[in-house]
Amino acid sequence: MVTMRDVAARANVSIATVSFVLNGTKRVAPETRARIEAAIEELNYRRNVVARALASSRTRILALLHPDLESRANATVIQFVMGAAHGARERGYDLVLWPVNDDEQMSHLLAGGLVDGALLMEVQIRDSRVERLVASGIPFALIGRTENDDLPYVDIDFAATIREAVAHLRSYGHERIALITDRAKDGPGPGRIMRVESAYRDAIAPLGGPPVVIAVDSTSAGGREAARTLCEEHPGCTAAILVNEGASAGLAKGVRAAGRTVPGDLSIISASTTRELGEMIEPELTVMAAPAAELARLAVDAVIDQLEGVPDAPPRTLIPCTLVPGESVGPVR
Amino acid sequence: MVTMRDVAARANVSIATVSFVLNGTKRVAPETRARIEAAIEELNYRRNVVARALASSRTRILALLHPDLESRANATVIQFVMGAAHGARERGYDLVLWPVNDDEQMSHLLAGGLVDGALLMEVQIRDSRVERLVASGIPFALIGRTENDDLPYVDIDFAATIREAVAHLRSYGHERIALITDRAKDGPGPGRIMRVESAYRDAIAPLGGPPVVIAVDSTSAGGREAARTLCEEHPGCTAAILVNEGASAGLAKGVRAAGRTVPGDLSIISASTTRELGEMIEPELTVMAAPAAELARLAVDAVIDQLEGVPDAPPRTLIPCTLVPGESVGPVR
DNA sequence: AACAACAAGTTAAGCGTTTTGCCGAAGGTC
DNA sequence: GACCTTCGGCAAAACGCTTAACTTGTTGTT
Repeated sequence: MVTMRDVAARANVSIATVSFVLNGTKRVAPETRARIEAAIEELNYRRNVVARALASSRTRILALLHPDLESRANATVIQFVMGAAHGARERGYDLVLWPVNDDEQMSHLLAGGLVDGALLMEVQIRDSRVERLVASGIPFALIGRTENDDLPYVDIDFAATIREAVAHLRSYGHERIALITDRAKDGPGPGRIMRVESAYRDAIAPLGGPPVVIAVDSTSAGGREAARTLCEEHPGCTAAILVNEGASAGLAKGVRAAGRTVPGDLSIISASTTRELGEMIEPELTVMAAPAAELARLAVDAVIDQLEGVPDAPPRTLIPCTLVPGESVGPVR
Repeated sequence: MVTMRDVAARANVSIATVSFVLNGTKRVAPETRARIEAAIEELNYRRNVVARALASSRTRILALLHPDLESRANATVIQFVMGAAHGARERGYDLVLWPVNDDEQMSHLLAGGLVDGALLMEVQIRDSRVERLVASGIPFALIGRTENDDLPYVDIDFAATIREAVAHLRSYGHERIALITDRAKDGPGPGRIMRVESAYRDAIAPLGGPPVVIAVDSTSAGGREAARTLCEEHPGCTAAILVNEGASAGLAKGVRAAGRTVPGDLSIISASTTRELGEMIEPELTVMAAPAAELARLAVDAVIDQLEGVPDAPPRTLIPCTLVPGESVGPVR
């Protein structure tokens, strides 16, 4: 292995000078710099990131803390993960994946000193992991929000998203609009659901009708269940907004299985998902695409800004989903 | 930060002894051990992984090298990624995500000494990244195979998968079976496609009919294109095997758009994808689920076994997809 | 001419572990 | 009693880098 010592010897300088050139931390005479750069080139030297980390006590590694996503792995998740990896790399950081289900284990990992910062996914309103994270003293960003809005977070702007979905449906004449959410225990969690629900209630308030909220599992079966409930118990509804990625396909199927058509009898918007998902379904679903990659980058940037002491970096950001029209929204009959 | 020095002081031993207890590398008298363990507990000490890595020249970090997956992010990919993260964690390793599109950058990263081993995703038959990887001297496992079958790899057993798909269709009386593959440039690559095609030819040879192979983009549009081609140019085909996750939904839609029914006029099996995908589509697709998580674990284990010198670990493994019957396969009319 | 200020390097002390080699005491063997 | 092992433990040298403090010239100011 070629070390800084070798480079220094070849360029006839001390290793400190090599370090200064490499990091740009102190000025070095042009010709000396050139000699060093030549030596680096000739020896094909790369500085050892582990030694650097130990000496500078900065590993330049970020952790992505996430619950077990092996099972309910939706398309948004991978966009998020990849977005974070890219964002980190672009700023010279590495991203490690830390599946954690257990707070104790999480604290252990954080105490190991491997990472400089962390992103916490799938945050719940009350989340003991957040307390651990705060206690660890490591800079972080939350994906989603807790009770305490003062912590750095990024999140989907559900209020704006739902507002836009409702507006879109209203522009087609819909006035009885149902909301279908997630009831899964390990799902997006009560925090998100609460926010979505209250945004929904606010948005449909001007319409005067009673709110219709149906919570089902985030599966195809859940979607079909929602369809049944909707058709049988709320036949007056002419449109539905889904905030339940996994149930989207099931809803469309279930509605048709009940002898109704989409969008003839029921218009559907699936919020907080991907355009690809919309395309898969028959009819092609109108979708509000989740800004997963953008959120991930923002979160990464927020953490790195904290680490690098960027002054007043904006750590609290909300981004709405973007409407991708499909064929599942039509005029009310 | 509490270090080994603190623990040693408190337990009245040298730091070497603490290290021996922590790693179990040398015997230590029971009462000394107890004193040390007590001190660790009381001080809530965790050993610094960076210092450990530098001293032992083993970082216990694995890299997951993958091309840019931000765009075509399918469900299989995330299962793979999460499976790898879990597998690594269970053996005390960390997994870093390394999006690499450029060989040069990859070599740089590998030379940094951050990782002990690597997994390379989306391997092509001829893959310059593999050469770089071999040149780096770092233990690795490939996901997919190159020309050179001697390198450690894990892969889907396409031959067995296709055989089983054909057998399943034949059991329903089908004899004219088409294959729909991927033509995307950044897709699974010619290696995989070639293998799939030849497995297909072998499997349908006993049927006597001409092989029908259609390559389309891995998108809904691609699927519809395949449907058109199939209906117009190969009306004799009564069944199709897809090895193109993204096109699955489009195929089903396209077939119905052409006025034909699934499985009445055309039976469909989508191979190398997830059960969840099958559930989304109408009708519920019969699927051959890719063993993504298992493959990831195998790959991780293979690399770690190499690192830890496990004798004759089996580095070359193929696993077939498993059949998940849906409603898209029926008897031939 | 005296002194400050600065530029360009060097020296050396860490960073928190692992690991080799060494030492003294206790026990065994003849 | 002399000798050899084994056991339990310690001291200290790495590992490859960063960085504070220091040295030595050079330039500028008055």
